[in-house]
Amino acid sequence: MGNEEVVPLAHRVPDLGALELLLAVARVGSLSGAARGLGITQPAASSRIRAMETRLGVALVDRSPRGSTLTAEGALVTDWARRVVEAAEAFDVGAQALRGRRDSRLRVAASMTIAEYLLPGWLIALRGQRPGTAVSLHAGNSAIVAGLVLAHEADLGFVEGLSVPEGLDSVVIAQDRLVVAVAPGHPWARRSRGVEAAELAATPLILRERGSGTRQVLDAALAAAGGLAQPLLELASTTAVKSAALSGAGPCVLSELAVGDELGSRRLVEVPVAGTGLARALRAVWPTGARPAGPARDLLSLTRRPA
Amino acid sequence: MGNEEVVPLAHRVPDLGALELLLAVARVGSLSGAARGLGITQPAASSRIRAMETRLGVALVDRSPRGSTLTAEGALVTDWARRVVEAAEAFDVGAQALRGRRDSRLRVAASMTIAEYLLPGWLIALRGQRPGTAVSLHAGNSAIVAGLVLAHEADLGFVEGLSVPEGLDSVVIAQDRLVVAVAPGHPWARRSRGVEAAELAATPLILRERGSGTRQVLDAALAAAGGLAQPLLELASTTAVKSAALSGAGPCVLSELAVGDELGSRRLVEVPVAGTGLARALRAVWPTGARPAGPARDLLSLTRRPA
DNA sequence: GTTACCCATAAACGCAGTTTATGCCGTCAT
DNA sequence: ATGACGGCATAAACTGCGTTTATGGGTAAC
Repeated sequence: MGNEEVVPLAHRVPDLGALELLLAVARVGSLSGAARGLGITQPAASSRIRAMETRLGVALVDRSPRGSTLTAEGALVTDWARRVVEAAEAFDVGAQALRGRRDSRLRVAASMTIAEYLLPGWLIALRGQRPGTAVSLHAGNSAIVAGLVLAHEADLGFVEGLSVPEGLDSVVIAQDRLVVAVAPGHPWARRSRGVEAAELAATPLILRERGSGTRQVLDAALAAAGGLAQPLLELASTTAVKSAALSGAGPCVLSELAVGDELGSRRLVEVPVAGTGLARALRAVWPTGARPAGPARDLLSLTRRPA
Repeated sequence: MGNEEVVPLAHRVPDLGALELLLAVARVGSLSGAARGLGITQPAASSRIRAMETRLGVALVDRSPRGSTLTAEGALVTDWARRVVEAAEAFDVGAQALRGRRDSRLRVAASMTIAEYLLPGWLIALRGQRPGTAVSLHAGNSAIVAGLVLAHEADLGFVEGLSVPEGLDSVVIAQDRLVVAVAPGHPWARRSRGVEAAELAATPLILRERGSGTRQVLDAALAAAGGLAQPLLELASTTAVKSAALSGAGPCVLSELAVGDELGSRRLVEVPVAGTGLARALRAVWPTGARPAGPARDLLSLTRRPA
């Protein structure tokens, strides 16, 4: 009973190479053309697509002597595949930035939430505009980011929180919001009117550890409502908090960036909070006076969403 | 010059099995425990994680005699990995539903946009609640969905569009919105005030083919503004429209569900449209009088977002 | 009819990941 | 202290999957 994952996901889903190949076939319109584009031979492509079709039990491409086009099901599958490949691209640029050496052209420091959920997308977009730019990434809390930027060991920093560290200029690039979320079975999930700030403050919650940006904002917001109760769990990562909440341990408080997917699929339910604001600004920061230039400026302009 | 993808993505990103393993290590707290959970041996897990670390050039886990915990970088990488795995899960449930046979317990018919972007998430959530439910999926335009539902060949249908087909009851499950989007280099990208309906109507656009739900809504919305100009391109799939717009061919009009990622990463820019509404309702439909019951009811309740 | 493009199939090859079999190192209980 | 336990690393042999090479059949255009 429970989660006996009989056959792992990796055996039911084609590997990334096959998904990439499918996208290439969709784009190019032929197996052999797609194979050329990926640097493999035509029989290899043929065999991979065929293996994929038998594994899924669905015909994906209509083969003809003058090319291959997607079937209706193939088009659907291709779009799902595209989402996997895009997530893999985000993984790639993130990991590459993480590994980046000291001599990288653009050194970025970012808070955990921003590094996890926003930066990969920005870096993909940046790569689209300036393909040559090598990026390195250092992730840490606001104090660490501020230190790296002040010491000129990072060209641009991204922080979340209420105040801007001393000695830094900043611009608000987005508004983030903390959300209270519970598993669907939790009593709060049925309360359409949500909870009052005072009740939230009095309830043991699943939280990030003291010192995290998330925790600071929550402390400040609930100070007027009597201050935070003893936490139910204090965990070191966003992920740990999320899985504790998913398993029904209790209400958690996380950035809406972190729980967006879970809310969308209804694995977690947002609980509205009345009586206090849980918004916080996401800011780009740089040493006072030293306006970002070059690649840092390019990245900055990418991050500024239209109002 | 251009897109010489020297080394394909699949060689720079660990395969799904490795990513799943990393998630298991994060969850369980030890390599051998994770290995047990996935049905492989401990040396295999050790070797895979190590290979991943050397490939990424980053230490992911701190090994100790009493278990393994993620490093700070490892936590970041794990979260990126989670997004890939979740996309793969969506692929899996989608593909599985697509293959579903006639005797499946729950037969769903959905329009393309809903099947592509929303249904996988719902099915994952449904699997969480009712793990045993086998789902089959048929994707097509509104008329096809209506036909399947009326003929009782589908237990539940999902359509987008302005009107509800005859003989069906419906409930609005979400609001969708068509957005006009251009590549960042396009002149419209800099117009913060957007375009008037009349100008949009007079401009050749990249569109889905006539008969698609997207096209119908656009036709209706711009009828008052003089009707649609001759399209710049008429393409058969959402994907094709998107890539044409991405390559700078011109403005496209698509569901916000379809271009959400591109807008987020700024690879496409939304152009506001004044003077007309491009909203459309997404509806669940069933034969008049025959309220959904059983699994269909479960799925329906999952899709209804809180107001 | 010839050329050019496309896809399918068969056989041999090579490598990546796996298992089996050990050994070392801490921790905890006795 | 000491022995049992759990966890990780390493080495060697094995297995299978994806690959290339080689070949054949089919259709459209010139």
